[in-house]
Amino acid sequence: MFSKACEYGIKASIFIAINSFENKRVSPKEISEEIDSPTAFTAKILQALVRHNIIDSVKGAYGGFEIDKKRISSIKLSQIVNAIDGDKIYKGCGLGLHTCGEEHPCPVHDKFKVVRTELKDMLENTNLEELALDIKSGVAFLKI
Amino acid sequence: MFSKACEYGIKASIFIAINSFENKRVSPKEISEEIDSPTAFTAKILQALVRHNIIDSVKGAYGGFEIDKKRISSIKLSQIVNAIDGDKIYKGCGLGLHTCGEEHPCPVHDKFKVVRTELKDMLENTNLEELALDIKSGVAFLKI
DNA sequence: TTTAATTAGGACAAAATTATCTTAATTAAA
DNA sequence: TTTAATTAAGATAATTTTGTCCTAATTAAA
Ligand code: SF4
Ligand code: SF4
Repeated sequence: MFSKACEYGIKASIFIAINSFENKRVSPKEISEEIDSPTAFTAKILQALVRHNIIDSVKGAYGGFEIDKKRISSIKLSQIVNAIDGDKIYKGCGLGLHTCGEEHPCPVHDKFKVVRTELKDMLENTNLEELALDIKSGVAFLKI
Repeated sequence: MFSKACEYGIKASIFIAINSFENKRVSPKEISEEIDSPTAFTAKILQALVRHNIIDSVKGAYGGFEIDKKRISSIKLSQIVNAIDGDKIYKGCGLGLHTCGEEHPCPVHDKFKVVRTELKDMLENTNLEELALDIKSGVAFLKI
């Protein structure tokens, strides 16, 4: 469904959000330990998220990754997915015809677009805050 | 969403079904031309579909790939997907935790399972016959 | 039975994704 | 200003996926 990079990106963002609520910055090492991902690879993904203005980085002593508290509730899952996997999950799908769409559909188009639309809506209507709260409350987990 | 191999497998199965309705066997070359896929790679996928008893192969002169006409309407999209991509699309999903499920969900589980279930139901309720008919009637396309 | 046609299978190659390592650039604190 | 801490970036490697090629096995027809 999503690439590994995207999975790590989502989990990392959630962990950063949790810590940002407590005014703490976190390092790639802490993040990768918490979300059970390879550290250096995770660091690359964090760079991409910074470039896409989803998270912020502060270099130097006492630096790390953070998200402005006020923005956490406005960051949608779709932004993270889009930053890392691009828009193929919304556009190219099903049988991956080069030219697809209503006028030139592949055989599964009608059935597929229902699912795709639901996925899109879900990603666009889920924000980082609610995901972070589920972790804090112990309702959901980031690893194992 | 699906692997390339799976996309090719679905399209190939549809093309074989169309021809089987007319009692024609088709070769990997014809198939790959019709679905715009690499021939040798497609041949590998056809082998896998044969091993999974989704399509049949006949060697020698006038041989090729076919599907028993009577079975076409009973072959579900889910069988093809499962034969090539396995069950990860139903089981592992979302954030890909090693141990997932209701008792140990990842943060997106509740939202994700709705989409996943819908995808599963769609795949299990779509059969090769209806897809083949859409191609024959010119409503849908296999390439470009 | 021989032959030609055809799928099956294995070895190999290319490309994409995932992962690691080293060094550079930056920055806050001392 | 110097230093230590930290992210950024680039080079490289491992793995997986995708794709190619050659030969073997099978089989129907001649
Ligand atoms: S025709 Fe529809 S289902 Fe098929 S690849 Fe295009 S957008 Fe996806
Ligand atoms: S917890 Fe649910 S959504 Fe998350 S990986 Fe497991 S099955 Fe998928």
